[in-house]
Amino acid sequence: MPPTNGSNAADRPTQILNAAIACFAKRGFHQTSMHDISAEAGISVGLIYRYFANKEAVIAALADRHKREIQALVEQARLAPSLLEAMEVLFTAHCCESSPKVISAFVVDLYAEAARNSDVADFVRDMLDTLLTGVTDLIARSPEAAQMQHGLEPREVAELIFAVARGMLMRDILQPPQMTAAERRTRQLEVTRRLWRLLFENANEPALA
Amino acid sequence: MPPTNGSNAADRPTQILNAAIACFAKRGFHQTSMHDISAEAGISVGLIYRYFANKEAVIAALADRHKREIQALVEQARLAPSLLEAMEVLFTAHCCESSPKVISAFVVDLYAEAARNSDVADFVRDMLDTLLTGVTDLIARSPEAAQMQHGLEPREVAELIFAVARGMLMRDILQPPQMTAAERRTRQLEVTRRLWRLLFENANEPALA
Amino acid sequence: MPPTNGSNAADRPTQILNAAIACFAKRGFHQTSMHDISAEAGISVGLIYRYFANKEAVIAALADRHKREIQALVEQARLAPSLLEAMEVLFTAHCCESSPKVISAFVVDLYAEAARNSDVADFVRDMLDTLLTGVTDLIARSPEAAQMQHGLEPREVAELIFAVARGMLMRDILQPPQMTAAERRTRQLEVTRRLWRLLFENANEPALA
Amino acid sequence: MPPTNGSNAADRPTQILNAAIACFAKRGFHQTSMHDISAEAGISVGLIYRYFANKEAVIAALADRHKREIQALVEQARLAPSLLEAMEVLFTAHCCESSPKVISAFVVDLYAEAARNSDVADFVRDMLDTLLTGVTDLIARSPEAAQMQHGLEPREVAELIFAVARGMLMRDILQPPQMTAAERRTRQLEVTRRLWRLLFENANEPALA
DNA sequence: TATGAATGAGCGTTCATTCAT
DNA sequence: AATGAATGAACGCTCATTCAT
Repeated sequence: MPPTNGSNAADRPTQILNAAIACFAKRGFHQTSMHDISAEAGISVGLIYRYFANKEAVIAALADRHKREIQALVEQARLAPSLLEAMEVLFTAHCCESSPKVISAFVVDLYAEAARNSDVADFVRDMLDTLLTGVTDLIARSPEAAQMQHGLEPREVAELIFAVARGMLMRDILQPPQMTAAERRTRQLEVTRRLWRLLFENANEPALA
Repeated sequence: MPPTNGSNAADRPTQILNAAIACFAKRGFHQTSMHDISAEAGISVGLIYRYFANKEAVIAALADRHKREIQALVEQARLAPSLLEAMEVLFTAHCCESSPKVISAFVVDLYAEAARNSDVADFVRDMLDTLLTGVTDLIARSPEAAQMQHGLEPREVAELIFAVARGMLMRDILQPPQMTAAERRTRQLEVTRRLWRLLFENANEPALA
Repeated sequence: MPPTNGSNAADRPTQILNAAIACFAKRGFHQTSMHDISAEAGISVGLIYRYFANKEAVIAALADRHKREIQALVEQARLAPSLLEAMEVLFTAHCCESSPKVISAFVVDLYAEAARNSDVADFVRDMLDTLLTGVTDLIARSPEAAQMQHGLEPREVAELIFAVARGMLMRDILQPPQMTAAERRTRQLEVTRRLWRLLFENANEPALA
Repeated sequence: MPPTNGSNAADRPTQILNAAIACFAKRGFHQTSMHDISAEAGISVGLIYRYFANKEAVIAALADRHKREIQALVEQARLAPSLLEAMEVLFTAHCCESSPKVISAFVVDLYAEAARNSDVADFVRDMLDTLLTGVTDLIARSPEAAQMQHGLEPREVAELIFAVARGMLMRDILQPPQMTAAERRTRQLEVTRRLWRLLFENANEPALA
């Protein structure tokens, strides 16, 4: 009686998407064959086509799911008790072991794909806009924002935060594979706090000194 | 008197690499066929194999060249009259129209490749280390560093700068293709100055006010 | 009281064959998938296999039905008040709009299939023999035959008539699709009468002149 | 030193087309795989694609070649010393053993294809028009035409001749495979002469009687 | 040095057929 | 009687790589 098993035959599309993201993370979109996905999922190739029109549709579905996860992440961040904690939620989501989560390699592949395929570019741009808007709002409404002395608009701060996030996500890729998700998470938290201090605190510290 | 003409038949490897990076930027590593490269270079497929063992070797050679260009960029940045100008050199190198320079899509592809191929990962890590060390040194020796009040070590500042740089490089990919290199460069300069103010100036400005 | 309603669920085989011939006429045997047939019939794929062993069996059953229709056509022609009218019945049967009748594309496909499958060839040969014998008999017993001056045996005349019939059936395929069944029928009648004059009248006409 | 060997590597396109028509005649367009063709030609699959864009292009090239053979046949018929001999040339061309000639099964497949693909239909219609025009002209200029008493226009006679030709070509398919080309040719000549008598002589014979 | 014909494994995709329900 | 999920061999086609010239 496997209830929440992500690979359960009862939800083939999810099972296929989980297998697909595992393969894409390991080998990238274009080096992953439909056979790779079917083998990872433990099903036949033909079965994938019962649920997805073609390989592109698998990628699109995965991108859609990623977008929904991202939106959920923003909602979750909104509930955080402080802006710092909200940022920590957003910044460490991709430091995870398991498949149905945001994975660095997948996102970098998505950007690489966006460089040649304008449909993908539109999609990623839209996804990024959702994130930016969410975080801009988060900042604008936070008490810390009032104390910012660097003169940047909330949107500009959000852009800077996401530039760092993307940059760290790429950095993540270079970590030796034996590094655990926990270690990567720790590293990421350090960066977040460093950025935090820069954006929201350093104008105050002289006052305290 | 070596012929430095990039497209000269006398320097086949360079001619091939120029063709390759043009193709890779347009279509990515794995969607670019050896025929694509030979056609772009105006030579036959077989000739590529006289100079490069296989497709991977072409990518590796291109990565090597990229590394040398990056090193040259650091040297160039070192000669800049101020740290801000040095950063502007480093941050706008990828906003260029033509082939033998840093190209966003190529770099993102390189990171994507690093995610699956540990040789590539080692290479990119090494390249990044070169850059980081160069810039750390640049910061440590700059007069501005003495005035920094945010408590970050020069290496940490360098890491932050490159995180933003990588993040902006990914952002660059999403810009509509009709945006010119000049426009993208302007955008990039804005970010650099914003980051600059954050890292080196904002603690001072209240003092001046 | 057997339900003769062609599309009634109570007569699955007929329903399936009707769907099949519609598909075959539209796309040909080998471009028609079992799914196409099941969709056209509004049933599931599996159900076809309850009534027919495989796709070939569907074709064979359709060929059988076609043979029975052809035999009925010969019987009908036999009842015609004159030989000319009998010929007109035989020659215009394939100029029809709807499914369960003689369809040009299906017959040409059947001959094409006969070229590679000797079972099909035997079947078609047998079907043709039935037709030829029937028409030979028709001619031999007609009053017009006595006046023929071209010296051909009734069987030879029948062969010639069917050669023209097959030839016109192929011609029919080339007609633009917007041509209606009625128009094609008119065209076919012209040919029939022309052939008629040639076979049975032209020796007489000078005498009448 | 194979000089005129139709399968010589020196003329790959011809070699491929010869292999293709052999396969198409044996199995039909849609049951013939590219592998079948490459095996028949004794080359690899990939090589076919050096000379033909895809399977359709192979069929199109074959159709084109067929059209040119047909045109040559009409020219050849024009040179025949009498109209009867011209008709014999036209009617017996498809009774041949070897590949690069008109083959009944191929033509019937072409018509079957024309039924679903309007490009093919246009092509076949054009080919038929060439033939009809050529033969109409042949008839109009022949001395026998003057004596025709059946009242048919040369174009109508030509249409009738080709209807019979197509009909006999379909008949040809049903002949047992052990029947030699020579036997089929003999059969075909009989039909031609029978038709000849009908069209051009029977008005005269009473006069001779 | 340079060509491009040739190979064949592997890709994305389809579909006849089976079978648990 | 009826469904449609599931299989997997086979299709059309591509491309990295080799090699005779």
